Amino acid sequence: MVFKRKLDCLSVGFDFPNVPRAPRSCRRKVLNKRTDDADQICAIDLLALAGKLLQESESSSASSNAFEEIKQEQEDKYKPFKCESSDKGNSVSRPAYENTSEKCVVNSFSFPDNDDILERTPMSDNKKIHGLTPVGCDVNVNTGFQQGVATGGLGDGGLITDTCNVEDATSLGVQFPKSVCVDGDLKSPSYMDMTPNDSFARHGNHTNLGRRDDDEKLYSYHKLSNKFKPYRSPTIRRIRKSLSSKYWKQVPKDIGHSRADVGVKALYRKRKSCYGYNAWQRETIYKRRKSSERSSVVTSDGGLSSGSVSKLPEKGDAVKLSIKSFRIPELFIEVPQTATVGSLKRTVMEAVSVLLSGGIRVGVLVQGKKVRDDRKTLSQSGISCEENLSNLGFTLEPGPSKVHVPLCCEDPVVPTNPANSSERSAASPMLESEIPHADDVINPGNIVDNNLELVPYQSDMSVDEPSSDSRALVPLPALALEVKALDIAPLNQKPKRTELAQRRTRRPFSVTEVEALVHAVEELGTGRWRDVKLRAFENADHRTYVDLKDKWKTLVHTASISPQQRRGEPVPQELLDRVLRAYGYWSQRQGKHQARGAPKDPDMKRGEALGSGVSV
DNA sequence: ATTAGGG
DNA sequence: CCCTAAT
Repeated sequence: MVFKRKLDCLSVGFDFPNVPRAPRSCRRKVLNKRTDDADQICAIDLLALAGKLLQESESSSASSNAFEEIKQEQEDKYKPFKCESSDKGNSVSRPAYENTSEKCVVNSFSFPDNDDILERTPMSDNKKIHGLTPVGCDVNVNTGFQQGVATGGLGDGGLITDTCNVEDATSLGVQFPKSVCVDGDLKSPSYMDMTPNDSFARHGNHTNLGRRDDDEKLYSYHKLSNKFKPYRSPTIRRIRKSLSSKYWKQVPKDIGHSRADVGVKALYRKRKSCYGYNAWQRETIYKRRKSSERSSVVTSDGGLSSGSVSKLPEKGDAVKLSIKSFRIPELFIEVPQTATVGSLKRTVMEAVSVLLSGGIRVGVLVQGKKVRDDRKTLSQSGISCEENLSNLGFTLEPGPSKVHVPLCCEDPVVPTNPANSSERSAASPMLESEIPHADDVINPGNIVDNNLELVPYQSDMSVDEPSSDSRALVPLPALALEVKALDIAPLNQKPKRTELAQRRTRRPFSVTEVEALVHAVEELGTGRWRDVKLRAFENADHRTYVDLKDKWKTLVHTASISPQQRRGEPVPQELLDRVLRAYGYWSQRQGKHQARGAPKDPDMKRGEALGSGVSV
């Protein structure tokens, strides 16, 4: 309708080609503020939360809210973080990458089992540096280097060598800023006090609370983290990247040639600010490459190994157990032989962060079997003080944990605003069809993405209807939301481990978007994607002009095939018709252009059809 | 950085 | 969507 109207109004000497191009200066530079730090922080948050939970469990203070505490800690923890980079196992110092590299495989991180580590890292010190709360402790990387060696075929032999000797062969001593915090005041930091009907349930509650109440603070927290650019660690990007199955395959080769980054580079080359999370990720990879930094980390995808558990003195009905270690998916780490221990630490930290930020969840194994029903009580699951807890295992698995979601919902508005979702479905049923993509909807956490994706356009629809102004198609405010939201979406939902850093998440064009695209092309033609982007998708950062071009390409194709052969959410025939018309028009025009002004092509009454472009 | 096309 | 080549 809107379009019809437009079409009708400019039958008069419409001179398509003369649509002024937006000045280059208008190019929108989207500064993606996400940083590795943010990511790291996210991971840290998780760890912190885990620590808190443990802590809480231990103290049996059912009333305290671990999440609450954590969130507070986080509010200022990074101020100090920024200061002096003590060698306290922080990831602040910049690594000095050089030529040769070492590959290490980290398979498990174990929580401190005694005060040893705590001693090495004075609480006060830790607190000061990391602004952490009372709980300061390091995660001792009890790397499963044995495994690393086993997988050593990957590397060029440089596995763990030098660097690994720096400290104990069994412990790389990677210290997390304060990630997992086992209360130092407690004797047994890693205790986990679980009461059959309570513990797990409680955790669940925390989770929910976090989601509901902490979004905002966490959000600001994330923003805060942006201040730490100086400590940006491109490694994470690469790590993420490497997580992708596709590139993972390349790892062996790359590593072998000490050029792991090359393959990565090309991939992200020119995508800077356009894809939110993925964008910063890639951008950094790129930059990193340029700075010839050379450490890289890769994780094998699978690797959910169970951690070891041991039974602890029980008291009453409670089940006590200590988790000595969590195996994590293999992490292949490559650092220059000349790299400093500090850089190695950092690299590992980054690797872990990536892993965690991608979303992790804890799995419980009893007798080697996974207990999937979270509602089961421990006893029902065969976990009790009577049982030999050696049968109990925990796994860290890729994928968003319930806890993870809230941690990453930086944007307190979009993702959590129920109004949006309801508004959406009510306002534009059409959009419902775009929710589906299994690719994107991986779990409940996806609500965020869906909303993000839909909300904006939904509103744009409403705005669009009343006005024929093409600009209305993409209302800034609405898209602003989207952009913002999208920026974080990946974190919440792309739990697919391997896919994590791989391709950008698939984001099928909504009908609304298609509409906007078609409209823009009608006006601008098919050779000015940048302009199309600027005009109709300027605020849709996840749509690059290349995307638009590609979409157009597929649209043309779609329009030329039978409806039966089309897939995905159906595009209104009306739009497809316009696509063909515009396509025909512009194609022809291209040829005749040289010859003379506006051509007359039989395909469309160009005068009217494409005329919509006159507007603006 | 864009555009055009192939994959 | 990705990647390359050519602008």
